[in-house]
Amino acid sequence: MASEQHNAQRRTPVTIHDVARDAGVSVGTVSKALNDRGQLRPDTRARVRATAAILGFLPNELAQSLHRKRSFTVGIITSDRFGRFSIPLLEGIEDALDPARIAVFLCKPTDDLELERRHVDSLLAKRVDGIIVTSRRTDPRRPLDLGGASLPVVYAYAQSEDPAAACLLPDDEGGGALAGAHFARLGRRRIAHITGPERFAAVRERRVGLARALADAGLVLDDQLVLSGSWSEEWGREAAERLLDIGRPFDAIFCGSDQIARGVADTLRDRGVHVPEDLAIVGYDNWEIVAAATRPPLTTIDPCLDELGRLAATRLLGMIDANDGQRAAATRVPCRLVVRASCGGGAE
Amino acid sequence: MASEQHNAQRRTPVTIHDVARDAGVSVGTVSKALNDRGQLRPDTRARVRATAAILGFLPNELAQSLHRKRSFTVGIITSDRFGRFSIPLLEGIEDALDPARIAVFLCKPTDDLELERRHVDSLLAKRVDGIIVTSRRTDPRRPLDLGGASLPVVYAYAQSEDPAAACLLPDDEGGGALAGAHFARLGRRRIAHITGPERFAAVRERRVGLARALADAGLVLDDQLVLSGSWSEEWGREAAERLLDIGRPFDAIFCGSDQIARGVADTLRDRGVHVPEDLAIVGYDNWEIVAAATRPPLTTIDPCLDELGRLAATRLLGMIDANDGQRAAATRVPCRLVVRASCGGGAE
DNA sequence: AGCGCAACGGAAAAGCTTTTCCGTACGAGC
DNA sequence: GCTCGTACGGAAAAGCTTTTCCGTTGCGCT
Repeated sequence: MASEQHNAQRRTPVTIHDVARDAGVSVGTVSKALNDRGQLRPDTRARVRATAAILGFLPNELAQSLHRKRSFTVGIITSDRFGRFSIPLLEGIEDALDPARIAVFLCKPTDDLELERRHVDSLLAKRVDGIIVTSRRTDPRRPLDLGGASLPVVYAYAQSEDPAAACLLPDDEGGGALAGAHFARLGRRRIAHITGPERFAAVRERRVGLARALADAGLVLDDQLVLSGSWSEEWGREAAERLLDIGRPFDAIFCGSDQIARGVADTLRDRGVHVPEDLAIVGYDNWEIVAAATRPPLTTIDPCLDELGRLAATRLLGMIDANDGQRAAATRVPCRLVVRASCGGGAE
Repeated sequence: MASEQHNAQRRTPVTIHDVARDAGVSVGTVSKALNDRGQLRPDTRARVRATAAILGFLPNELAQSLHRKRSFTVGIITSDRFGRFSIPLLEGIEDALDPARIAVFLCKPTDDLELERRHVDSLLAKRVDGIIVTSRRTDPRRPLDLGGASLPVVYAYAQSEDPAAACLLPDDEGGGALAGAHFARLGRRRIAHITGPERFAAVRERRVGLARALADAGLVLDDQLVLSGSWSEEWGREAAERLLDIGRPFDAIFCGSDQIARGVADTLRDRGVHVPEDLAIVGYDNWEIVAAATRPPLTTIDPCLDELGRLAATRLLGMIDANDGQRAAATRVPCRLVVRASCGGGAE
């Protein structure tokens, strides 16, 4: 007698047939009642609904999707490990997808193309309605190999070598310009730039933007004051030392990341240089946890990755609904200047 | 004539029927050929396989799942925003699920119970095989409301009020003990503790562990040297100041997070206190990017969240396969001491 | 040459929902 | 009172795969 409840057998979910039986109608009628279609007497509709509620009926979306030829799911593939960039991106994506009642398959990050291929196959087999590709670098990558299938694909914080692909990218040049203009506005004249590896497109673009904004203000970017290294705090410290030691005057530093800026700020502090009085600093990323904890808190460029994610998802939804091919183009999402204390003059 | 290719019509995926037609066999035969079942002549099998490959046939998993009553997907629900903790957890989970060919539905984080309910319904409707609940706090939370359904659920870095639930938690007490033992081994006698808000279970447990390890070494934890505050770098700086000012001697500080430790280290540096010579520091979290950039790099406790994620996923797989109810219990996953430079004596 | 068995492959049902197409029954109008 | 129209709800097909159950073919043996 104990054996019945001993094995907490998993209950099989209630189906539309169960509801039909209990409500004394046919399954078709249940479907109509629940989906507000067909011609049903109000009381029939109500009765069916009540029965469904009592039974806790949840339509099997597998069956629904099979029928509708639309799964209401999308896949996210990332060619790099989860990280600081993926998070706000993911948030933005989910933000836009949630109201559309679309669920997200997350694929384990990999930059192995063979593995990526397998992930794509797996998503295809699940009949996702679309795929979002994200990365940690904005440099062009090989287009996603759909292996003959045709399906909307959006690259978010990633770029495909295929010029016709839908890509959403942060406006790195604009970000650089934002920093340059901010310095100029505050009366800084000689701007240094400590940034990441030259091979990153973002590094080159931000520098271009910075130079452009300075030029617009009648200033020039001194190549001697541009130092490319890695993305680390360590590099920020080292580069700051170097900058101080070459003895060329400068009154502001634009940093390629908040981490670099953090390193820079620490070194300046050690060396008795006052920020922002002697030197203004602008960081990049608006990585709250770093930017806010730095002394002084960092004025920085926010690439608005959450917004980028939202836009990417919205774009994907558009492509799914339109059922048209990838009429597309790369789009740059504007950055935002976040003013804290590291440049002084918070008042815009 | 242009209109045919004008609208890049989405191709409808190739089905098993297409393969059957092209291979000149029935759909049943195709299924058998592809799945290695039934009695088929080797050449038939090969021919079908070749046809399938040419056509790029990918079985519709929706239909498969419908039939098998098993979707090979699991849902992840998190009651807190994506963050530093979710990332390694997710990595671990995917690590364990990927080889089992199980895909993950990621739900937008929320701590709104009503919204959570909706997410669960959505997962249930998708007939996920199980659910993993994660959080950012290890304090007990209300059990996930499955609304009558029965389905394996595992709590990872989260705890259910239901004592029978399967919970995987970091061994915070053990983590505290690890720090205490490390200090004792290095000959430190008077240990301070700067930690997060008292209301966190983790804070209380780590403290207990610390005290226990000290007691084991014949030392006592001086309550005057225990400071609870927030999890921020700012608090680390402030608490370090206070500690230095009260004038009670101490030769080591156990910090509740690497961020706190970072703040502490910065303040000590400002005040001319040498680490590790004058004072040893142990952090918590092994948040690489912070711990490694601190001067000196932080010796810290790694809660091994990736391992925890792996274990959680493995546990869930077990529950799914076993088809038994939640025969479960809370499990503590051991932490790991990561030695860098902030305590000196790297040699174990 | 005929019988039986093994090997092979086809037909059909099941899994669950939606939707189209019909049939029935009722009310209204003549 | 009869017919037509409409409102309601049922039956069945479609969507795609797997699996069970059978039927057929061909071979070997006598």
